[in-house]
Amino acid sequence: MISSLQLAKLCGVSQGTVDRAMHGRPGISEATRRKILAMAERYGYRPNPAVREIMDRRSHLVGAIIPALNNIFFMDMMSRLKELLAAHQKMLLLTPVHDQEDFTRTLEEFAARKMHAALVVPPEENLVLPSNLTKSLPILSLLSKCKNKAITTLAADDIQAGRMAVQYLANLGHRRILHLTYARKAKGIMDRICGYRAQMKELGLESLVAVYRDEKTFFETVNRYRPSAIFCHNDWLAITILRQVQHRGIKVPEELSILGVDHTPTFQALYPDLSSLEYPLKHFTECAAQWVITGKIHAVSEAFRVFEGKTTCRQK
Amino acid sequence: MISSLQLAKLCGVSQGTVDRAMHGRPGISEATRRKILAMAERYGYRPNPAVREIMDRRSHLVGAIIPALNNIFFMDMMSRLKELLAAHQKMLLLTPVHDQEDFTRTLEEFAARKMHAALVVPPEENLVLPSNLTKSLPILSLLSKCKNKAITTLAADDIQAGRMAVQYLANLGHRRILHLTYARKAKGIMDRICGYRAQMKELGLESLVAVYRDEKTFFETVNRYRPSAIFCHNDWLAITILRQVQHRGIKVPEELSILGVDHTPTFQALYPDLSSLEYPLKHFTECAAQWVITGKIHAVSEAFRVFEGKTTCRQK
DNA sequence: TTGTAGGCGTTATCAC
DNA sequence: GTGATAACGCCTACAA
Repeated sequence: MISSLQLAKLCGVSQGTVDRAMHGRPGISEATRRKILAMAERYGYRPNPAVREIMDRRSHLVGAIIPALNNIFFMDMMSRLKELLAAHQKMLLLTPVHDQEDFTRTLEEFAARKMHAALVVPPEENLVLPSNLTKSLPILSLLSKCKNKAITTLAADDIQAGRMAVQYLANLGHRRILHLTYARKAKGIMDRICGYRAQMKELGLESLVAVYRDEKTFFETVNRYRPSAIFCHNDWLAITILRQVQHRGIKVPEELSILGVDHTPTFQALYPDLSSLEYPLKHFTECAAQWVITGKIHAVSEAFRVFEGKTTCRQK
Repeated sequence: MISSLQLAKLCGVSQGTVDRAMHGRPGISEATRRKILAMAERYGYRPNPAVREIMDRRSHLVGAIIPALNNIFFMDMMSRLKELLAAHQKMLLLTPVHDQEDFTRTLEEFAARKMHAALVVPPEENLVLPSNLTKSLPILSLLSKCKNKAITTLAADDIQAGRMAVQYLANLGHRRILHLTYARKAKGIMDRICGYRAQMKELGLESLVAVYRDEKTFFETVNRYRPSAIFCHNDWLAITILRQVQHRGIKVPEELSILGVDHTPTFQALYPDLSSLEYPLKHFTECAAQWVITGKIHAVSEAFRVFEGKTTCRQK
């Protein structure tokens, strides 16, 4: 692609005039503008945004870092967010990272490029990032917290989610409700456990929390606890155990109810019948977009919603 | 973040010297280098790659465009590819697109930014892109073809995949093998149908191809054709119908064998037991990386491989 | 060993 | 209405 100077020469005008034409600025005659736009079209000229961004000392790119694996939820989220940011002339670009070193290196590259902001899913909880990074690049941490004070965290109200799951299952008559979750100490995980425990206690029920490791261990847990319902940390986990449970001939939901969390587009498509707590993705992405644009989050928290699929039912 | 000029002033040297220090170039004393590097560390200085790229007239960013929905396969692919490209100092950045307009706009932005290359999953087959684009930006189309001559297509040998699926199922004793696929006329889809038909014919079996629309239509097809095995275009489709089939009490694989295609990391994790033709992802991504770096593809085509899960078995 | 000058593509500003 | 110039941050080439 040619440069503005080349185009100017081709049109027999100056760079300044080309600029006026390309950006619809005043101070140019209609005839000249049309001529320049026609030539631009012909040679496929478009100003390189990267140059503009150097002068502004700030890029219009927003970088996002998501896990290389197990990223269905985040992709659904980013797809929405991308549209919101596009409305503000910000381009969202994603990169999947494999480990913590990769994570930090990528973030440093984002900072060096003077990206407008970065949205990150930290590979582990309470990550500590070099203070250089947090100084030069606004970072929003999704779902997990970072040690650095300067890094804002965005998460839905997961305590509420835990409570809501219990309340929903209890209303269906369940008493032995197992919460199946992950070993990672991420904020979202801990909060849901917390909410689950609090609500179980309020209802006078016994808390049963288990970490999913493998099929064998899982069924040992099931045989020990004999739950009538399992509240899974997310849909990914719910789908995993749903398969295993059905494979053993256990009837879902008649013998065992299963409830997940997320219900984002991909999970809906993958398993439309799965009962799930719908993540407030709309509100969540709006908050994220707002943060990118204004630097602030006015988190009027919006709640999860129960999606009644066919993997939960009234306990007889 | 400060600029090289600011850092130079802080160190009491010139920009040129800062440059020598930052890039480990000769012509600088060890003492000066250490001093500059220390200050750079302290102020978090790193040269902005975007500036360098303007001078080179070519960015080190490689843009990738993938569908906003149903992108599990592509995410798995891109995660691998990212690592391969990182080894060549190229940064892969993804963006999910929602429709064709979004697709074209994004590609134009990539071109304007003088990206090194673009890897795209076209939203539809035989797309026609403005010739400006194809002139200024090397584009590699994944799985689907574009009308433009200048756009290279990268795809695995899907005809071979179709044949292999049939052969595998026939070896298990299946005679009534249904091929379930999509309505889209993408190359990958058409080629697998083609391979399926060819191999069925060779074995003297009757071809049964059906497009998946909804659950109801699907079971009408099953009842009409009475297949003992279903070869699904991909794992996504296989998982969808697996759920529906089991829900109706049909035993898999005893009464009905199901075979998918892809077997990428996410599908493996989501459904480890699913029998599938493993997509030659390693080879595929190596080809893509090679194209990005050299502009050429030496496609020593590597084949799909059968993964024998628990959703296929010998037909009694 | 170090400093200086020029240029990359774009835009803002001022002069004509 | 249009052209010239400076500036953004960096790097190469050359001068000291």
